[in-house]
Amino acid sequence: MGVRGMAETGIKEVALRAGVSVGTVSNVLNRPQAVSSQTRQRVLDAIKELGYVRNDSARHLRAGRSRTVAIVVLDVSNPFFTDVVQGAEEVVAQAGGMLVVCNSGEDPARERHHLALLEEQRVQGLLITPVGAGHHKQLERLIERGIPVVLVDRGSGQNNRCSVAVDDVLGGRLAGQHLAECGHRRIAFVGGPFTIPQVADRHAGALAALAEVGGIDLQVVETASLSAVAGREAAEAICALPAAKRPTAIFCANDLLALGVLQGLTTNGLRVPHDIALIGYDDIDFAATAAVPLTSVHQPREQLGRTAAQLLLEEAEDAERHGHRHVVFQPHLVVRQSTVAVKRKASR
Amino acid sequence: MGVRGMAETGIKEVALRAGVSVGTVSNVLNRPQAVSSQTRQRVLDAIKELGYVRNDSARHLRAGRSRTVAIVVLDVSNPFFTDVVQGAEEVVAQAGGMLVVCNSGEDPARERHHLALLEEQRVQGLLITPVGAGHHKQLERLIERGIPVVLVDRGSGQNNRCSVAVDDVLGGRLAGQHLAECGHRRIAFVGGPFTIPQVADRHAGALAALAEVGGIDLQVVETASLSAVAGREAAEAICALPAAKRPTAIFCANDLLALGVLQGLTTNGLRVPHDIALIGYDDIDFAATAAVPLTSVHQPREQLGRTAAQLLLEEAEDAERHGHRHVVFQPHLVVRQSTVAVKRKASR
DNA sequence: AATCGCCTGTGAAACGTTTCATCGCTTCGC
DNA sequence: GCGAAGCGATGAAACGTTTCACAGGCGATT
Repeated sequence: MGVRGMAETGIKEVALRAGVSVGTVSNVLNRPQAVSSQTRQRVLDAIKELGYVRNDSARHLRAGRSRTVAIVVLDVSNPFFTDVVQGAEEVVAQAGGMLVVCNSGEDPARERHHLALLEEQRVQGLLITPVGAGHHKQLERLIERGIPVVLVDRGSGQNNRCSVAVDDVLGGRLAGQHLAECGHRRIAFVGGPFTIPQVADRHAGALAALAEVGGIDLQVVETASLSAVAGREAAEAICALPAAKRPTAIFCANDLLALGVLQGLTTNGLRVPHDIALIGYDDIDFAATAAVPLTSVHQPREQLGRTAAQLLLEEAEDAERHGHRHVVFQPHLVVRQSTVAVKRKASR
Repeated sequence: MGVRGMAETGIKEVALRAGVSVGTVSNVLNRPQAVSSQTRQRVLDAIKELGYVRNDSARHLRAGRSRTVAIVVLDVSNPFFTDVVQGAEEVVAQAGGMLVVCNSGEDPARERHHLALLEEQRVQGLLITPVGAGHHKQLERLIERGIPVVLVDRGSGQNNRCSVAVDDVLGGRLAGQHLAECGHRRIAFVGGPFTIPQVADRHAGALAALAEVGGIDLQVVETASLSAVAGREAAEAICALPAAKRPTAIFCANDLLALGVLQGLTTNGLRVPHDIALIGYDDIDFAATAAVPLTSVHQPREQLGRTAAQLLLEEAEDAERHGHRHVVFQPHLVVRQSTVAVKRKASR
């Protein structure tokens, strides 16, 4: 029992036990209807008795194609990505496949390493939010090799792959409009680095919306990352401003940042939304459960993942008939108490 | 280019191009020192020119052993688990391997499905927080088959596998002691379902600590899950109590719950910690960034993952010499404002 | 009665590696 | 000048599947 080096019990042993050929065993596994119910039962019994488990490596070596799909995300700790993952997983699992999650942590080296291994594994396909702009050689190689790639949360002008994304300019615009409508005239944008397309787009959207209204000042507080810690630092900087120059509203490039800002403001005795209104982006679950529930721009995160996986599987199934598509979802605004104070228990 | 069905460029083509045998190419890849630097260079050139990428399936079929490690977690959305994953990934990546993350979502069926696929893949090893008690046949089978399994965040009496966990009874005790020392005499425990070992242990620990002090009432508010939503519901129930019966402190079985409770209390006009003190468990990052920073029982999450991965790799390297171990970490208390009000800007 | 087609089942080839016994050649020691 | 030893490279076997051309058996159609 459990002796090291013991021969794997393979299809061959099963065949021997059931008194059939290996081909028949394979048929039982892959096209059960092609074998008489009698022998089929005999084979199944043998499989159970021997505790046989199919060897995926051999199967895929022969088939030349795997049933696993990989998703490479920028940050597994960010609830935005975990939700995208859940959406993708749902679709892949339903198709009988397996989704493996890889974390690049925004580090190009780790991303390269993962991609190299995934290429060696000949994965069925790849969902990825690339660290950089996403034009690197490695991705091109995968595509040339015939491995479908879908860009997630990154628009793409390229025509050799699909992409799914959310309109970040529109999202920024929604946020800007909302703050303008609330009467704010001095607003800060907190986010960075601006090399991240999402950050730049959200800022551009807000800027455009405010320009249409006119007479509104949008100052930028650039951060080094999109984390809560960075948010707290930004809040400190803002609190240090003389009250007359201090913005009356803050638009954060994502919710982690907004949560940090919220804490920073509270620590410094500023109340949200009374003293400063605050709006985030992503509408992660923690936005709603924050002590001051956060107004945020909602992105269909699970759907992003689902759609990406669907496009991928479609291409994997039949690359000939598949036409590459670029799906862009619309975000929408979710208004909560961080921008609009509620009358406490007034209605009851 | 990119024509479907085109033959893979394999080790054979490389050998042809470099004018050597396949064995030599393999040697260049696996023991470079065993081949003259001259031929080695020729082979490497050929590899680059042809864009050759090793086929992992074939490699593992031959080797009988894979370089991927899998981790199956209960909930990828829970920051506790994402941190454990990061710790494990760090160790596995350093060893040149690859960590794949699978999500069971607390669903036994999904867990079974994942385990079945992982078994077919002959993964090098498995880190898992099982959905149930963790005695199922499937895990035993993997172990019999010679695949190392390490239980994560679940103690284990079994002697055929390693486990890493944190002492939940001690954690509960720390929380109970702290609240008692703060002078609370009417305390509520919010958590559930009690079939989850962690929940039961944390409650038991708190109970024991309070019994030692004596004269303290610990009522239980059982929840259906460990989510923020469940926490809000529990808070509603508590707020509905007459003030005289209402607890003056709440111990939540994890931070998600505590964040929900915090929001629920705030919504109902109760201030934390002035009206009710609140303590969570896990010390996830969001605990510190909540508007009222949460006192919480800290668990060494990344280290949990790192240690689990190390034990696994050790066993995978040399199963003979490996002795199974059960590592138990000690949690510690992190006191923040949710249990102890700070004098606002008093010291400056 | 010969032929055809269908249904089951067979056995060998192939997938791309790694490993290992072997071989030719050079160098060394005596 | 001859055997031993060492070095580099070779080629075939093996890993466990899937696939495919084919064979045998049998009932139905001419």
